[in-house]
Amino acid sequence: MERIVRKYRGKGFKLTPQRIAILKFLEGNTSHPTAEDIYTEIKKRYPTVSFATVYNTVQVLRDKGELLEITIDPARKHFDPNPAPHHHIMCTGCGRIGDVFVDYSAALNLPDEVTSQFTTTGNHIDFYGVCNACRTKNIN
Amino acid sequence: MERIVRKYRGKGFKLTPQRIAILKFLEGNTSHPTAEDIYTEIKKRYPTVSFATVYNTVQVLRDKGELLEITIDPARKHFDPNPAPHHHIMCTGCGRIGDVFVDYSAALNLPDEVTSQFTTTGNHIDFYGVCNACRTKNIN
DNA sequence: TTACTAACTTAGAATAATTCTATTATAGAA
DNA sequence: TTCTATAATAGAATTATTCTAAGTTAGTAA
Ligand SMILES: [Mn+2]
Ligand SMILES: [Mn+2]
Ligand SMILES: [Zn+2]
Ligand SMILES: [Zn+2]
Repeated sequence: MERIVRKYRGKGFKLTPQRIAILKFLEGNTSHPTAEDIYTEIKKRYPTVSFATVYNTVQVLRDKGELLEITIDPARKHFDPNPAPHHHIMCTGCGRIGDVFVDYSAALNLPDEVTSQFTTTGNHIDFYGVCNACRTKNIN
Repeated sequence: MERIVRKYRGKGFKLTPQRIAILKFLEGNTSHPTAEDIYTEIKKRYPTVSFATVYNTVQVLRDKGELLEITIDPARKHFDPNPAPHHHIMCTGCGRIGDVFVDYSAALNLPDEVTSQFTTTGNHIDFYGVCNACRTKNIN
């Protein structure tokens, strides 16, 4: 089949129909879905799919570095099929999560009291804000 | 009694013994405890204290702007009695969370494709790293 | 002081996200 | 085609957090 199958074939990763459906759903998806979002979508074509399959698949993808786990939402995890380092902005009204493709690393110098305690390996910025739809709604 | 009681008296906030114990535990605490950490500590003096009291109290403090909820750890929430804007660094080995008291806001300019979609209200940076204790341990 | 009551505490149930387990099925290799 | 390691599934288990209903109390005001 298509690109996705080519991309994952022969990587010690069995390409089952459920996995292909999950990979297709995630491919290029910038909505930062939750496990339930993925489950609900895959269930349309595979009505017997289980949450375990969703969680197992995202875990494998995470271990392969193909997917990131986003912690910006205190209520649940969101997943991001774009493993390139980037940041996020969440609407405090509706929870929508947008991408911020800027590398701020050069500006994020840590003070000595931190560098003396930690060897830094990465960073991720959570921005908070209000999306246009929610702002419009609140102008009652 | 002491500072804490003075600070919270007469703010539409009943000062029960359990709450005073929680406030005392949190006062100046930079360990970013979880609800369970707080519960375990308070239980020493109040063996019948419940998780509901811990969660209710941190929720009230959060609503009053006296406490922050930290999302850096995907497994559970951590609480921070320092409501001043600051950032965090978590050790990927042991989970220890340290403070980063630097305001990077001036450097965190967002691109137009984001500002056209969101009105930004805040930011929080998660730094990741390895603490000295864990680094030493890994030099086997 | 005393009495009152809104606010609080508690045990335990409920909910919700995530993980685990045992069984059955199958992708991919030989 | 056969084989087997790996995966899918249903459902139970676990864990974090919230809710509920009943009893208690801090703080107010007479
Ligand atoms: Mn993203
Ligand atoms: Mn802090
Ligand atoms: Zn919104
Ligand atoms: Zn550590």
